[in-house]
Amino acid sequence: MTVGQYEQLKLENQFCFPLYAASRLVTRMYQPLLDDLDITYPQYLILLVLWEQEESGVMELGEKLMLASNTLTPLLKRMESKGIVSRVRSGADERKVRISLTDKGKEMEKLACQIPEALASKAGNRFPLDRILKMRDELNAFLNEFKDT
Amino acid sequence: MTVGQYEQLKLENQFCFPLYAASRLVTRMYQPLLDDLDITYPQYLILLVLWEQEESGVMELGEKLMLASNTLTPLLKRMESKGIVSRVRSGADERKVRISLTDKGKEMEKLACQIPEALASKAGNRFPLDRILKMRDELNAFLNEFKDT
DNA sequence: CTTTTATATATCGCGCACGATATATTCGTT
DNA sequence: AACGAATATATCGTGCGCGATATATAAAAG
Repeated sequence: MTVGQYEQLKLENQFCFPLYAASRLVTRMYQPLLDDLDITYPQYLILLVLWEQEESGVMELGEKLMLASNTLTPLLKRMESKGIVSRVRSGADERKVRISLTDKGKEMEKLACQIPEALASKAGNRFPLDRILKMRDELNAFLNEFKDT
Repeated sequence: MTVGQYEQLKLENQFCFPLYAASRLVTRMYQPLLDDLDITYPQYLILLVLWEQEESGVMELGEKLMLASNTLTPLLKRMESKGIVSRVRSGADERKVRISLTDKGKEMEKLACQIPEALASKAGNRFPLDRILKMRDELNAFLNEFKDT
């Protein structure tokens, strides 16, 4: 059974919409937990990277999070003004800015490590975790295929 | 094999990040096609609803797109100023605003009905369509489970 | 050594998202 | 009829995302 051209324009037949809505929904699920840390969701993503590797350039962050300097620079400046990260021009190459965690930023990992569990238990009661993990893997595969486009 | 608390904070182990990144990526894939219609991606979503049902209140749009009036009102005003939709206070209930398509808005469906195919062919060469559809269904199931939270 | 070219970050403007709140209208109760 | 609660939309402020562009430094070419 084929689907007509106009049928394909129905909201429920789109891939884009559930992706968009689910992304916003999940961000909202994180919000109360991130409020305790006084950070936003994109700021949390930055921290996830820096907790793994302690220091990074702006572009390197951008590659991992698929964000460009026009988003990252203001974001990182807000985090700097909160005392979470430091931004220092590299001595070796004055074009680069080294982003690293302050002590406060490092400390926050201890609080944050409860977040994944809190969410998993909140969500896992209503939607099986294995299906979440399967979606995650499929989305990562999708990203890998199209990230350079 | 269990995953430690800090392991769970790795970017690649998150569900939230690929969702967030894929949503932005797909929006970017739509962009050049939507540019031809001179609309943004959220504006396209509004049109998807109105092409299905011709008229709607703001709240009804909000339920379908999971957006509130603080996002929709400015969005709809921008679409009104472009001549795509009309916004009229309901006579029966002066609180309500009836959103409907202008002739221009209706015409745009004919151009838009090529968009799903264009994307499917662009994406389908690199990522099997059945896996996209499976993700779509899973995301919709996820949304249904959590949309009221 | 100078001129081009590339690289890294920053700036600007606009359109979302969304929490908090305001305004206007209708409904329900007394 | 009067008034408090509920409903529908709008307003405001902040923080993203991102296209376009600017600035500054470094590398490459001549």
